[in-house]
Amino acid sequence: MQKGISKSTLSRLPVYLQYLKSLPKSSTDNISSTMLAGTFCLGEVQVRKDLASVSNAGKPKIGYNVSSLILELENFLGYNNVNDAVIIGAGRLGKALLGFNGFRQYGLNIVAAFDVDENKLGKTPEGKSIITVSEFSNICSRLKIHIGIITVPTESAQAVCNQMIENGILAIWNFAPTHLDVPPNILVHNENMALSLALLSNHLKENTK
Amino acid sequence: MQKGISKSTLSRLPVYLQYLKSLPKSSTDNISSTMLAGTFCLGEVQVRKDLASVSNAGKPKIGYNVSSLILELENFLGYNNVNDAVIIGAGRLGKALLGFNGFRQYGLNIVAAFDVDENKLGKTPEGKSIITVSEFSNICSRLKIHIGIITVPTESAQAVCNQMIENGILAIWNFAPTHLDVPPNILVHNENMALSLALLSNHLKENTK
DNA sequence: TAGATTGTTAATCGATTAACAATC
DNA sequence: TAGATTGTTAATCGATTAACAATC
Repeated sequence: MQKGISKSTLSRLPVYLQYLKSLPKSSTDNISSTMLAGTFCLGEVQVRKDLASVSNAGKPKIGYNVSSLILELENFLGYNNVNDAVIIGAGRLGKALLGFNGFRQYGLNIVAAFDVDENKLGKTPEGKSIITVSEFSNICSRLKIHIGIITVPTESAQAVCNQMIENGILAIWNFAPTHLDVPPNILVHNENMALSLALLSNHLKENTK
Repeated sequence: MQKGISKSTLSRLPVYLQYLKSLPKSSTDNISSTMLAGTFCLGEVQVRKDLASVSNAGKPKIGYNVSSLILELENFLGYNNVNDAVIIGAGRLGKALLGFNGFRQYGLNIVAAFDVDENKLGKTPEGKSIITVSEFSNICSRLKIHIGIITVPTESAQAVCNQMIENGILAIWNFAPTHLDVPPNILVHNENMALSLALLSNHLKENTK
């Protein structure tokens, strides 16, 4: 029952996965929840409970087989079945994301970016296209794309969001610092830089006095 | 007592602030928790409780004065007292962050970026410097910088992190997809793209079948 | 005054942690 | 067998929500 997985568990799974993948092949074959908990300063029971939602191959006294656990996590997180995505907004950030080829390892394939500015159209050094937004609808429906990435300025974010939803986008990764209004079946994940900064600055305020 | 504010409350405050700032000056002078709750699909009591941690100027029947609330939020979140920061890693992402001037409005001033690669040294179009890492220690201690941004590849992230801590950095904004080991008084905020992608892909898995 | 809205106290809900039996 | 480690059930903790008195 991989249905009702809690958001907090889901947020820790990729962290475990990253760590497991970073382990040298030559090191241990197996890893215990105690070890994992130690490296992340978490409770060991919490780790076990998290892992229980993706695997039941933990063995008492031995722990979890690292390579099977990696596979199970990748499977569960969907890193194996690649999802196509598009970007609207080919500014600095949009281009950085478009050119970054590290998303592939997380099962994300950015097909192209779109922009209204004619001057920005063309190809990135990596060979990805920046296309005029008037082609957006075409390409989106033809390729059945379900993930949209928003990297436009705040003012146009909601309009771009609506356009995405009209064209079948189901999950939105929003880098614009604003709240987006969407129907309940659409997921918006806000990459909220302001929030991140608030955490940093709050920490400093309490630790530098 | 702005001490024991919960992390979940702290994460919502910047969202309120952004929204309040986006309201046209000409619109309402006052806003109620009911309205705020409506636009963010939150409980109204939750909003009131959040706001209570930064303000006690809410008036029954009237609500909160928008402009005072903005000031109180900015104050609380530290957007007024600017914090200097440095970046290590002047790759594509590092440069995008360095060149982005929108952080200023959140009280973050990125002083410079550092890199080991001689070819990357110089100035950005915006006039910010990319400096050799051997100068890092100098500049950091001279300017008393407390925020470090990590945009190096995974392999060097821990080393860079250690170097930052040695030079007085207290809060780290980590874009490298890896866990960093730090002493308990140091804050690491992971900008975890893998986690974001996991949320998107999990949503799709459950909504496209 | 009546009604909308605040702020607070108590109840609920969900996630984390503790305790422990099962087992390799 | 003894000990380390898993998985699960019960207790605790914290955050959200409900109920309600205070007040402009």
